[in-house]
Amino acid sequence: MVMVRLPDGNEIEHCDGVTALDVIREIGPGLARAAVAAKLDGNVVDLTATLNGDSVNLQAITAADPAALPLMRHSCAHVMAEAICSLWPQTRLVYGPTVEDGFYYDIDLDHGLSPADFEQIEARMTQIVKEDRPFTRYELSRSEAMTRLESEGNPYKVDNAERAEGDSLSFYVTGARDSGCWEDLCRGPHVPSTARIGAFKIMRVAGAYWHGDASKAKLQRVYGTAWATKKDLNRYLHRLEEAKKRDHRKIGRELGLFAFDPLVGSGLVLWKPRGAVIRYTLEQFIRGELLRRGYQPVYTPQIGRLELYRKSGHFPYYKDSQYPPLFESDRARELNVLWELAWASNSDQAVPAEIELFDRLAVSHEDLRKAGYPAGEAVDARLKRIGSWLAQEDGYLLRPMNCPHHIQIYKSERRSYRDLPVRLAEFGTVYRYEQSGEVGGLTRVRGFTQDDAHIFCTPEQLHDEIAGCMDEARVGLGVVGLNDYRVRVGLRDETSSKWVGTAKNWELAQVAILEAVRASGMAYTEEVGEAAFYGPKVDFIVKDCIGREWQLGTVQVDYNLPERFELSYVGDDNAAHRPIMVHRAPFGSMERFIGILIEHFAGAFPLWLSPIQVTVCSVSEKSAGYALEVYKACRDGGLRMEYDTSDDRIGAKIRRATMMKVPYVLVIGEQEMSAQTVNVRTREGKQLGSCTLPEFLAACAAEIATHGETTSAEIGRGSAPSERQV
RNA sequence: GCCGAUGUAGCUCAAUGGUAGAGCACGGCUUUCGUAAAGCCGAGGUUGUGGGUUCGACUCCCACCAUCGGCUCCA
Repeated sequence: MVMVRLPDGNEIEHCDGVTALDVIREIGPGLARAAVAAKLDGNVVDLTATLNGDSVNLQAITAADPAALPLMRHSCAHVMAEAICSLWPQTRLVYGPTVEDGFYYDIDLDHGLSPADFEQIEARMTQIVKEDRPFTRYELSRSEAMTRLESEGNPYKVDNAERAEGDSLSFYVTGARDSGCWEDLCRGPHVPSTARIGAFKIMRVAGAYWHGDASKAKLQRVYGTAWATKKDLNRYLHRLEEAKKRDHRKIGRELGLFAFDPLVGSGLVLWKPRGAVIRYTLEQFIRGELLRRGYQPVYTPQIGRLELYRKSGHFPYYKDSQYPPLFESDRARELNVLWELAWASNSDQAVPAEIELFDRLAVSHEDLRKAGYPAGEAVDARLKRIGSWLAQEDGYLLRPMNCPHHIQIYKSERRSYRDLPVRLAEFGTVYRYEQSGEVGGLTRVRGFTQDDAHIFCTPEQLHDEIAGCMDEARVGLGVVGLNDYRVRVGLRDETSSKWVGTAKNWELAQVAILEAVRASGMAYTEEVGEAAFYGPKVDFIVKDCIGREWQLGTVQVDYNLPERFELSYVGDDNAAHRPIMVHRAPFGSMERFIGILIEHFAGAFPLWLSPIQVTVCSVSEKSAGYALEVYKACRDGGLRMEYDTSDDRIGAKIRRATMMKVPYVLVIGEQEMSAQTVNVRTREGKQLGSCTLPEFLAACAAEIATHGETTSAEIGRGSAPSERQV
């Protein structure tokens, strides 16, 4: 016997082997009709699951339950897969999970699916749903299941089965068992029948790799969404439409903030005046913070010798995402290829391609011929030799990051422990040749400016420095009200070979960063494998309007570059010590940060950041002169102004300014002219009434100085519209 | 880089292989108006670029460029 405990506290005794549905039916036939699954001791299971053991907590899950949605979506994925298989029988299924707001199914199919096929697939799905076929679960022992899957010749499913845990594997038939209906290896659970699937829609098809590995098979990933009701689906689709309206690419064009031009290059931002002023204002804000926190501004070039980046390890480690180096001569270019070949060989013996290239070079270059190639020497020796030939004609790299330059500034003088921490800050523009499929908007670009700084400190200072950087990011994000972010601590994956430096230093860095993050009191997640290649990091991650996550601010601890560049300071013991570096950029890049900011505000920037802060609109020709006076006075007062004295009606002028998201419109008519006031209207459509120009300027100044903590409510505290004489 | 889609006036979108069109924006004129769109007229295009098929291509085919959605990558 099993004692079944219900959510209301009631207990019912049942025979072993009773199903969840049996119990629910006993509670009430209405509930049984509404139920799509059950929760047994917190685990979601099929309604047909049997109850065993001494006692169990049971809860019915109805379609209205939030837990029902993923379940139903997964069932919908099965129906979609069946539909695709029936239309293209050669389809081989791979993997079909539930994701946020929907599901997808990876398939291997020679016919490339396109949106034109969606209608057909959806029609077939609708038919399957209408057939009201039960999802029937059955289990096979692992060996039986494997034998069967192998005989079906679908390597993906065999792989899935191999990865599944447990002694037996479950299958789901969309229909009665042995009915010949479509079935799939699946852990479940599912809704009771296809008729319980609500409103669905196939959204898109995209490429994907098996196991996410670019060297593996290319698959097609078909995305769908499913909701309990048609109304919910429509609400979701509407939500997507609304999100699109906030898209920074759209708003950026509409408000004239920035542009891209194929002639300039993909992923290279042209900041137009109205966008540039946002960036300029943010940079001014950051500069103030930097000085207050003891940073020293520096300027360094946007280009550097290739040798610099060989030393830092960035070249050729990140070669594929760098713009190609600039070489003065073909010889230098070829010698660099030779260097890369030797580097890649990483062996004590030159590889044939290496020797072949050298021999070819030696034909036309006597000095090389004389010197000969040290083919039998260790790779470091060969690299050094090639480096010596390259020294006089080294190539240059458009800088992919700022740290090497800042390191060289650190190295330009002898440092004492009394000087530390040294904090060097620069809005450093860097160039990275991002993969073509990745470039888009302001969030992923090929040239961008980091609000970068590098801190060189002693081990004793490290904790406080990291904590200070965390605080900078917190304050920076807070000042623009960007509080919906998550904090990720990226740690090293010890099984990967992608890291430089010693295990000991990694351990020190990871401990330091975790201690500082814990001390900050911020919630965070630890993610193994998300470290930078030279050290662990803390990232501040936000989502854009269509749900994609972007890393903004970052704090990275680095023991490795100081080693590579042999950095030192003189300690109080008069001996040389190695400083530790902290890389930090609280906003990440100005481009990405502003992109996210545009979406965060939907283009309606707070007054201090607004490209145009106030537009002066004349009611008619009679007040145009006074409107211009007001405009000039405001501009003299430091506000970013526009005026509109065109012969349109006042409504049209207000509409234009409002659509450009200008925070305040000053309506200037004959009344204002005679009273020497301004009439204030917000972009939200509120009429704040009239006040004098000095009053308005003072209110704006206060709103700007406090970054919006005092608001428009302070402005126009003269007569309210209702009290005004008209 | 990979898979798929898209590319027509500044913007948003039309146009069976048969003379490229609309709204908004823009320019001119009329109008001088009180809180989200006054009226009339006008200009605006080698249909992303380059090839091909065809008597004829915005339309069909190929390549490249760019954009969009994913995958992979992200110092």
